[in-house]
Amino acid sequence: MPELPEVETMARALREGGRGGVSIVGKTIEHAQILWLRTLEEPSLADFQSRIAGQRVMRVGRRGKFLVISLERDTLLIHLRMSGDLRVEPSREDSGASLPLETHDRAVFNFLDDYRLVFNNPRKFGRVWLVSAPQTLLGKLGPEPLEETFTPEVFYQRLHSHHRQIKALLLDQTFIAGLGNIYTDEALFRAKIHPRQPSDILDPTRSVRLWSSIREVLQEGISRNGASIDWVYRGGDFQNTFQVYQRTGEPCSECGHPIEKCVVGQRGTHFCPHCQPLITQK
DNA sequence: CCTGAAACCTGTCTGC
DNA sequence: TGCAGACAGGTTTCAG
Repeated sequence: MPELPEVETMARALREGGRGGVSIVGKTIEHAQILWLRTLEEPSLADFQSRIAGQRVMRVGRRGKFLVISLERDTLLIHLRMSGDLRVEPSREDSGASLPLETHDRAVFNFLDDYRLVFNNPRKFGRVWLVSAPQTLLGKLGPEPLEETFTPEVFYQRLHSHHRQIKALLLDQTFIAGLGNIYTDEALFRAKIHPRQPSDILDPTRSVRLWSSIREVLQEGISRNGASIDWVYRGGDFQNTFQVYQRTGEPCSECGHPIEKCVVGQRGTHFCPHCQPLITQK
């Protein structure tokens, strides 16, 4: 479920606490449990448990949709995929009895101070890695859209080095890191670009417009603590500003034409056919 | 290189 | 009320 703004919101909560949350920075992992074995991508369960025990959390960050938890000797990477969520909570009652876990909890990181970080993941797509060289994984990702080095020129060049449907390209994490289905649809709407637009047909004007829209949508998402949709609520309210996502049939906020839904790259895609015309020639 | 389909999973919602 | 089917904020793998 989560895209860049939601993962960023979680990273900040784990790092800084706040809004009732508890920071995990400085806490030492006593032991970890994997409740659904396939949650652990790397290393083996035995290596994972012996290596992670006793390591202190030094930093919490984000790269694309990966949560990056730097430990003393290793890096813990967490990807929430479609339905993952994280929470920090006390692991015991005052009496000392351990608190029960929830139905879809898949991994638990128990700290020495009787707090725990719990990875809840109904659809079991989420994954965890404990690695010494995170760049092996993170290095495959495309640029961070909010970093200064991600300039309109860089974006234009990258767009023109492919001939692909723009939506599919934006969802490709090796092209640009962090965009998912919601923010892609919203960014394309703001830029007035059709989701099937071939990437190398975009002229400099449209390319810059898309570059700005991507950054705007992500920044707004972060400032609203992400979006809460379906049955998953974690405090964000970006969903209240959606202009096309999940608004099929409703009037476009710009022209009143009904929002349409189609499928691009196997993903439900929402757009305004009037505001977002398909341009097939330069 | 690009596209679409299937697979990995469970829960929810819609329509008959 | 019950059940089948579609669909869901993601990614990988494979065939054409």
